[in-house]
Amino acid sequence: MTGAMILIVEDDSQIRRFVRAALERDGLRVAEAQSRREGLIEAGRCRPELVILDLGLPDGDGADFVADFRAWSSAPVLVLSARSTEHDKIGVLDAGADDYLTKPFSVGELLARVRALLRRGRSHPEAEAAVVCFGDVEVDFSRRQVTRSGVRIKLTPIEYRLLATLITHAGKVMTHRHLLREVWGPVYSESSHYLRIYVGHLRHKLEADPAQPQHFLTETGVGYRFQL
Amino acid sequence: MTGAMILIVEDDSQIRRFVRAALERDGLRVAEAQSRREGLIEAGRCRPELVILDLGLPDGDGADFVADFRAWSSAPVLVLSARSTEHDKIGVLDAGADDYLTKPFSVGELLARVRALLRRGRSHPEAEAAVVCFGDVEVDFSRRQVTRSGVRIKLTPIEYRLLATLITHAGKVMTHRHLLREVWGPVYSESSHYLRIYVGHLRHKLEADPAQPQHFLTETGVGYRFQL
DNA sequence: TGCCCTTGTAAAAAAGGCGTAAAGGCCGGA
DNA sequence: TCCGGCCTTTACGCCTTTTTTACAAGGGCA
Repeated sequence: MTGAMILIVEDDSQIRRFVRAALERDGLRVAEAQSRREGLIEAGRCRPELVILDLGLPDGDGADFVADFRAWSSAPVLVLSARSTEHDKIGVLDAGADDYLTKPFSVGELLARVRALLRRGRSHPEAEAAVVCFGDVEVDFSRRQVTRSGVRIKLTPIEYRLLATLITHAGKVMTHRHLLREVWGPVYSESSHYLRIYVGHLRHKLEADPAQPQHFLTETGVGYRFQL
Repeated sequence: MTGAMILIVEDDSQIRRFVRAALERDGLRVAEAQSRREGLIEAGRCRPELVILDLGLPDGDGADFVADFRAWSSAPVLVLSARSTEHDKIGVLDAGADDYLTKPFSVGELLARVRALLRRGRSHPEAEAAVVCFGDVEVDFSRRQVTRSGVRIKLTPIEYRLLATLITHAGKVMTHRHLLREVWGPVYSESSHYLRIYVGHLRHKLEADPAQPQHFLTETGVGYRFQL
């Protein structure tokens, strides 16, 4: 069996070579593109199962790429950002990218994230079932019920909505803005202190050690990520 | 023996054909509908044992379909959602859907879930029994009679309808809206103080300690849940 | 080291939902 | 016509949830 197809959209040829080598060592197939424009065309041709997207492309911003790509594919997008493009990072994530890595990064970490994203994309069963389990917690969406080692846990409406939103995007980085829009509505996009409080509530109710969360992870400066 | 009847409610004819083919290969009988409205009519005609429901129908949202369908059938509902309808997914599950799948999905996974839901539906004949017991209470639906440790309890028409509605959805949270629609009719969807009063009546007549209910549970800000 | 920014926690004030009691109105039966 | 049961409406105190406010802890950077 041949590995999954990965598309690298990156203008720096040195990084392209280096990432390609790492991916191919892992048995993955690789396609390359040097610009946003070329990336979209190439994506249409090779139908990648994952895209690695560099910010700071010569011809336009990454958020547009993700939006255009998402129009026809749900494959995960992993964003590479340099210091200078940190600001755009959040825009790309809001547009639908799944994860990010800040340059410089280690090959090991890149491969780990690629594998995680591919795993999630391949078989959704655990993320898409009406009952989701993590740690000693069980969430039954069809009954709107949460239990922890068999004991019912009471969640307020906002806590439950936040949990549901995080779980349906499990493994993916969700920006403050995105979470606020989904849970509180578009008006509250800037009140990110609400998130700190309510993520805190979820950690206290559902994490084994709220001070060292295993599932509700903080992505400093960006948002939160739920890990199964 | 001929297979179970499955109803597909989906506006994309390509997906309908594709799903129908897969189900028929599995020996199941299939009916189709292209809209929410048509789906409800067709469901009344063919009495499906399972419904496959697409979100993003042209005429209205899936939660309403599920609520209307649940008014007379307890057959499982499997929801198909596109990326763009992720947010509604939670609402549909809360309304009483049983499982969901995000597009694009694989045929294998769809069939697996359909089989699982059918299996579960078959083995639950007690949910349809004419007599339901909880605590020291016995409800006989065939005679429309309620007794508590052998003593007959008189219920008014509204109390009885509310009790019946809660029991047929035992374990699931029912929203204020949903309960009001089923018991009082669509016009009263917003008058949730009726519920507080009548749930209070049921608690006084049927709970051991009405102040600390074991069966008629409040889900603050959402609705009520009946627990066997 | 000291400053600044982000995050986590605690505890208040404000808002809103919930449970109960009681009164008024409607309708059918005596 | 009167009575009694049932539904609707109103009122009010209590409790949960949400929002606001305040402050301590940690990490990066000059």
